[in-house]
Parts: sequence; C-alpha cells; structure tokens
Amino acid sequence: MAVPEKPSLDGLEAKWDEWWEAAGTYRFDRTKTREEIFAIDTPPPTASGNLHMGHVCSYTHTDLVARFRRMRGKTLFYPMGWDDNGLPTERRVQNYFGVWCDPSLPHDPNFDVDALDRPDDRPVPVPRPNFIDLCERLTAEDEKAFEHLFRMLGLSVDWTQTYTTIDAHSRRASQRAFLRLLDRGLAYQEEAPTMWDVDFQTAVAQAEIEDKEVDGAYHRIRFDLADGSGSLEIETSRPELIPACVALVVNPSDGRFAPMVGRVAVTPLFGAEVPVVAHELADPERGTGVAMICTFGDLTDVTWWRELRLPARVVVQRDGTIAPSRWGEPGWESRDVQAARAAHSELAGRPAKRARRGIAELLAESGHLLGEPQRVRHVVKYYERGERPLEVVSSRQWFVKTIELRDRLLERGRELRWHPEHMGARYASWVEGLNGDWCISRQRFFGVPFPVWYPVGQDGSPDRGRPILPAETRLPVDPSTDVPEGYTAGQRGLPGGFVGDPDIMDTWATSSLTPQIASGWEEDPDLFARVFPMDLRPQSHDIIRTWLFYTVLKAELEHGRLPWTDAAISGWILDPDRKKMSKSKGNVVTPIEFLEQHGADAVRYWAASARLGIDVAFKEEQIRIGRRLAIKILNASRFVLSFEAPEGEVSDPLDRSLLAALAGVVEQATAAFEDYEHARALDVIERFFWGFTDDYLELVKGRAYGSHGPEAAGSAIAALRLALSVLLRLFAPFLPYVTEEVWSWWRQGSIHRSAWPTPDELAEASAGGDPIVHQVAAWVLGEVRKAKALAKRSLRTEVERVVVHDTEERLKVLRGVERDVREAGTVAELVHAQAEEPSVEVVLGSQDG
RNA sequence: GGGCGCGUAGCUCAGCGGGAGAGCGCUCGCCUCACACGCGAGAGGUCGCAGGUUCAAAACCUGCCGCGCCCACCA
Repeated sequence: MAVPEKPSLDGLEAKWDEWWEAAGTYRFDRTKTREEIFAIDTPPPTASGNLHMGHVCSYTHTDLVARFRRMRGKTLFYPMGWDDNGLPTERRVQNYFGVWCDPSLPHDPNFDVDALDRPDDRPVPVPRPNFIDLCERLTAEDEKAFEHLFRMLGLSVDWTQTYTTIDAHSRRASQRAFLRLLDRGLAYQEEAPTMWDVDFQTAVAQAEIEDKEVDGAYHRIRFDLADGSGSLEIETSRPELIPACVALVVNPSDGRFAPMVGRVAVTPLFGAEVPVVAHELADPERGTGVAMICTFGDLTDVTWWRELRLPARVVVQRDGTIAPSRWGEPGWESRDVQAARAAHSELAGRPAKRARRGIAELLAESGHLLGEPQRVRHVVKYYERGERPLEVVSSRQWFVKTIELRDRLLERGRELRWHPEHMGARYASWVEGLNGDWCISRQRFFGVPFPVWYPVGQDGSPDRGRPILPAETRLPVDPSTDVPEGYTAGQRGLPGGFVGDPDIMDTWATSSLTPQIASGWEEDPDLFARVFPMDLRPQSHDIIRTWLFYTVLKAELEHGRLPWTDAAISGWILDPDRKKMSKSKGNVVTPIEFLEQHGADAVRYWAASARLGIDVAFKEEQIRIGRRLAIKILNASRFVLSFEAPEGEVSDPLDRSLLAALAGVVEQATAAFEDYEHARALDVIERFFWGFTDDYLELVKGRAYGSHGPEAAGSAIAALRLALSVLLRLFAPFLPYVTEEVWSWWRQGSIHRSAWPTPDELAEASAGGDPIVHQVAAWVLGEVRKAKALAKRSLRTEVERVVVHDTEERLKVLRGVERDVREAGTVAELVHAQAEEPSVEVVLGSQDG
C-alpha cells in the first residue's frame, strides 16, 4: 500500500495510458464466444477534419458503455476506424501535394510525389492507385493525432483493431458487397434522370441533399392554345426551362380545366406544341392550378415524364449551363423554328440563373409574361456541400434497390433498440419518404472504384449492358489500371478490347459496411462469427438517414438481419449561445487544450453528464466541477486508506446503514447503465458520494481514529474501505484515471478489469442496515452546523447542549448513533424530547474566538 | 403540411401522480488533524398559458403559445 502524501491528478493520463497499453488491459480476447463478447461499431471519424468537443462527448458516451460492459464481465470488441475515404481527403491531398487524380493514367509503381515534374504551378495529374497512396500517407498523420487525443481522453479502444475506410481491406469489402448485389439483381445500372451537382459534376443521392431557402421569383406566363381558341396561365420560378417544357398538367378532378385536357398548347417564344394532360400530383391549390412539365425541373417532373410517357427535351447541361439550340431537329419541332432559335440563342451557354433573367425579358417583350415577377423566398434542393442548386440530369448511374425493401427496412427499424427511443421516429420518417433507389455511383476520382469493365465494340463504344466482372478473389481491383481476365493491357479502349467503369462509389457505400469491415467479413470467418452482428452502433442523430440507414440496408441485403441490436444516438454540442458549434463560426475549441488544462476525467465528467440524444450547450464550468470531483475522490481515498485494514467487521448501525444505502445506489446505477442512461447513473453515484464525504466521513472520523476503542474503529474502517471499493468501481467508467490511480494504491490489477459492484457483495456487511439511521444522524449534524454558521462561529465551536425533538422511533435510532453525532458536532450534551414535529435546539458554548 | 423533442431558481439541468430539487453563480461565515483545487450555511421559483381528470397534478388528458430538430413541399 502506497498512498501518496499529496495526491494529484497531474500526469495520470500519460502514466495510465502507457500502463494499460503495456498490460493489454483493453485488448480483445478472441477466444471468447459471441455471448461473452460485447461488440461496438465505433464511428470512424473523418480524417482530414478536426475533432471537436462534440466528438469528445459522443466518444466518451460510447466508452462509458464499453467500460460498464467490460466490468460486467464482457470481453469488448471495441475497434477504431478512420474514415479517410471521401471528398475531404481528396481535396486535402490535392492542395497539400499539388496534384489531382486522373484515373485514366496507368499505375506508376515507381511513383515519387517529391520527384514530380512540375513545369508550372498547375496541379499535376496522378494515377488513381498512386493518389490513393498519397491519401493514405497524408491521413496517417491525422490518424496519429486523432489516436493521441482519444488515448488521452481514456477511450478503452483496442488499438490493434484499427481499420481505415480506404485501405485494401475496406475496398475489397465494398467491391465484394457490390458484386454480390449485382449478382442477385439488387444492384443495377440505368440511364435515368437523377439529382446532379453542377459544380462537383456528379450524381448525388437523396441522403446527401439538403433544403435551402433562397430568393426566387414567380413568373406568371401565358400559353396560347394551338387552335387559337384561348390560353392557359402557369406560374413558374424557372422560366428558363420553357424550352424544355413538354406538356402542361392539371389535376383530373379540377373542374376549371377539365375541358382543356387533351388539347394542345404552344410554348411561348419556342413555338413547341405540347399537350395538356391530367395527373393526380398536380395541385389545384398551387399557382394557377396549371403547371408546366419540363425535362427536368424537379423530381415531380421526372414522375410526370415517366408516368405520362412524355418525350424529353433537355436544355440544362451537366455544368449547369443551357445547351445550344437544337430547334428544328427531330423532337425539337417548332411552329416557328427561326423564332425558337433566336430566343434560344439568348440563353445558350448561360448558367441557369442568368438564363432566367434573359428569358424573363424576352417573355415580357413578347407579352407572354403577365405582370411583374413576384419575389418569393422558396426552398430549393442543394447538395450538402454544394453552392448552387441541384439540377436533374439524365445520366447512366449505378443503383442499389431500396424502394422495394421499404417495408422490411421499416420493420428492421422497429426491431432495433434505439437510445433514446424517439430517435427511431427519424429513421421511420426517412424511410417512408424515400423517393427512389440509392444512387451509389459518383463521377469523382478518389474513392472505391466499381469493379467493372465493359467490352468495347467494333465501333469503339463500350457495351455497358455486358459488364465484365472480376472474381472475388481478385479484389480489390481498380478497373482504370487493372486488366480483366482474358484481355491484355494493350487492349484498353480499343475496338474489341475493354474499358474500365470510370465511376467511384458513394463514400457511404463503404461506410455502410463498417460492421462487416471491422469484423473481418469473408476474410476472418472465425472473428466474424464471434462479433457479428454487433451489439451497439453509437452515432449522432444527423447521420441517421445516411450512416445508420445505409448500414441497416446493406446488412439486410447481404445478411437479412440487423447489423447490431442497439443504437445509441448522441446529440450535438452547442456553444454557450446554443448555436451549433462549427468551424465556420469560429467557436470551436480544441479538445486537447481542455484535456491538458483540466484533465481527462474532468472532461469526461462533463460529457457523461449529458444524456443521449439531447443537444447540450458547452459550459467550461461543468468541466471544473468534474475536476473537483476527481480531486475529492483522491483526497477522500487518501483519508480512508490512511487507516490500517482492521481485524473486525462492520457492526455499528450507522456503518450498516451507509452500506445498505450504497447497495441501493449500486442497484440504481446498474439499472441506469443497462438503460443507456449514463447521466442518471452518474447523478445517483455522485449524489451518494458527496453525502459520503460530507456527512458519513465526518460522522465516523473520530471513531475511526479510535475514540471509542478498537472494535468501534474497526467497524468504521471496514465500512469505509468497503464503501470506497464499491464507489471507485462505480466511478471507474466515468473517471478511469483517478479511479485507476487510487485502485493502484491498495489493489492488484486494473480497476477496469475488476467486477462491477453488486448489492450482493454488500449484503453481509449491510445486513439489518437501515438507511434511515444515516439520515437521522446527518440531519442532526446538519442542524448543529447550521446553528454554528448562523452564529458565524467556527465549526470547531463547542456546543453546550443539543435538544432533539422527534418521534419515539427516530429518537431510538438517534440513540444508536449518538456518540458519532456528538463527536462530529462537538456536542457536550445531547437531550431527547419526544415530539410530533421534528426539530433541533442548539445551545452554543461561550465565545471561543 | 406531418412527426419528434423541449419549455421547472440568474445559468445548465434532474424530477414525470402525493414534501419544488441539484450543481454552478450570488451572499454570509469557517485554515475543523483527507482535501482552502477546501468546508459549512443562506437568499432565490404563480414548475410556458388555459381548461379538464383526480381526494391530490410540475408530472396524466385536451387545446393554445414559444423554441429546436426531422421529414415533406419547392407551380
């Protein structure tokens, strides 16, 4: 036993992190069976980003669960991942090395980025495999910094189980999953209108789209009927799409326009004849009740176009500009081709927004624009990282079937245990609102390529209908540099040869496999059987529709089951003004500073006091409170352990009372942890602990020092030590450093591998103990202290006499603890008086300075 | 428009059918042999509003107001 004279929190992080690493305290034990293992699907943080207090908070939440389960006897499968696959890394590598990824270049085995030929300042094109190497190299540095922070924070991760989302293993898993879906007809490619970002020039999925409210204007426009018998009016915020108009639509039940259905209107300026059609989705309440159908203004247009079998006249190009005029060609017939060309030439080449102003002028001149455009604020779809509104563009993309699985996915959502429970509603509303299959192809460069080649026909064009696929054993492949079976490299791109699919997968196509990637799916069947499906997915609520949803989807498609049983959803950390913390607002504080300044336990205390699922405002004050608690544990422990372990056992009613109350705390804390209510567990434990130090310790101090003989002292000391052992273990998940430090003063091994306390281990020592005893004693002591404080006297002041008025029953209880109360309150005489209403009279002694 | 969550002391929040609570902050006092990085005490609230259920409502029901988020709409 070595209790330091002046215990301190300083340096505990470095000391114990090293010790735990050396001792393998958190190492996974793969000899255990599935039932003995608790497996966590740790969120891989984005490399090339920054870790902020939100990460600290949510990763701590997960660690609390891990440590609790470990002490409950489970072996933890608690890996870490780094998400280095995606746009952030791509951009960072481009800027850092001054390169860009060109998948058309062949892999260069002797590539050396420092020896690149740089004739000017322009970025240098780099083959994809080499670009991926650069990504791995650069992100390795981030990952080191992240690991340092997480270690310092005390995450009980098994660092030997680390993976990254761009490494060969992850690419293999992503490609294997894709090939299997393809084989089963669950993945397919199709030329179809999809949401398209005109700046990044890639297709995007519904999950990556966000709404933004922007300025716009409604233009009221007149369409004349072809036979000259009248006209219809529509309202649109996108008049530049008039050349793409292929029909006008009204609701079939709308009596106002019933006679119009089936007739033909003429588009203003362009003179194209378009039918007036009817469809349920046309809303009689909106605008004029007549809408123009364009190819394509939004997804409703796509639905109309598809269901009503309308022709396509596409005018918006992939870069967001208006295409050149094609009036007069087949499908672009006009009553006045010259006029159509003239009008179109005013728009061609312009970005949509500028074309809009141009056409508004033309419409005003021609008299088709009715009144002034009406300025409005309206909602437009944006790519989450994009700067311009999304367009709907027709292109060939890979899709994964989701719509036909909707009911099963909803069922899985109900099967999953959500913490907090109401987060399940977000999943359900997302799944219910899905409007199409998952578009998984991206026209980007850095990411997992599709493991697909196409034969090139004699005309030199690839036959996308007959993909050439690699055997699973060849994965991962990069079709831009690898050659399919039966071909030679020289045949790439030539008639009779082959060509690789140029696209890469949505980053979520890989992230959605984290349970499989971490578990060694198809590569380590033994490990897989022991940890999959996992127990817990921890994550924040903003990525329920992406990470959580796609992971459920992939597991359903591949395994027909949930990838985990429980999902723990963390909230966000807001700055003290309750605004979301973000880099752009410049209110992000670096976690490492807080860890250095206050200590990991203090920071963890702050994180642990936030419940799952709720957004919390960041208060540095809360961290200081955590530090205070850690220091208090240090000092209280030093005091308790300053007494030699006694011979005797717990016999005093006060001591038994305390331990009985503690047994109740153990029960409550355990139940709270089981319910993923770590904040409630901490609250219960902490509340007891402060009562323990403020009241119990003061009450038994004298007795422990031997004021009433060795037997009485022995009872107190035995109770103190037992309580300390239990309390340290209760605190261990929250404050791993200080509890380990104290544990090392008097126990063998790591506290984090010791057993979580149970009421059973307190049963004998607390037998017959009644919590009321401790309460009565603390009450009388409190009244005595109050009298001293009100008299502005020192707590050491002698009290001449205390008269306690109370019921016979409680006075009887008091008798049993009287000596402790008198000693703690320095009371000379204690008198009992029976009464219905409890009260305490305190007579202080003469002034004693 | 639909859904979810939240409105309790100056601040952050717990309580969710029978005493209105904690911590911080504030005020006053205390070097008491574990701790002055501490200890003790005090002040401070028509529990968003209005109805209803109940012997009893901060808690349950209904409606309203306010805040946040998710989904949908984007003619």
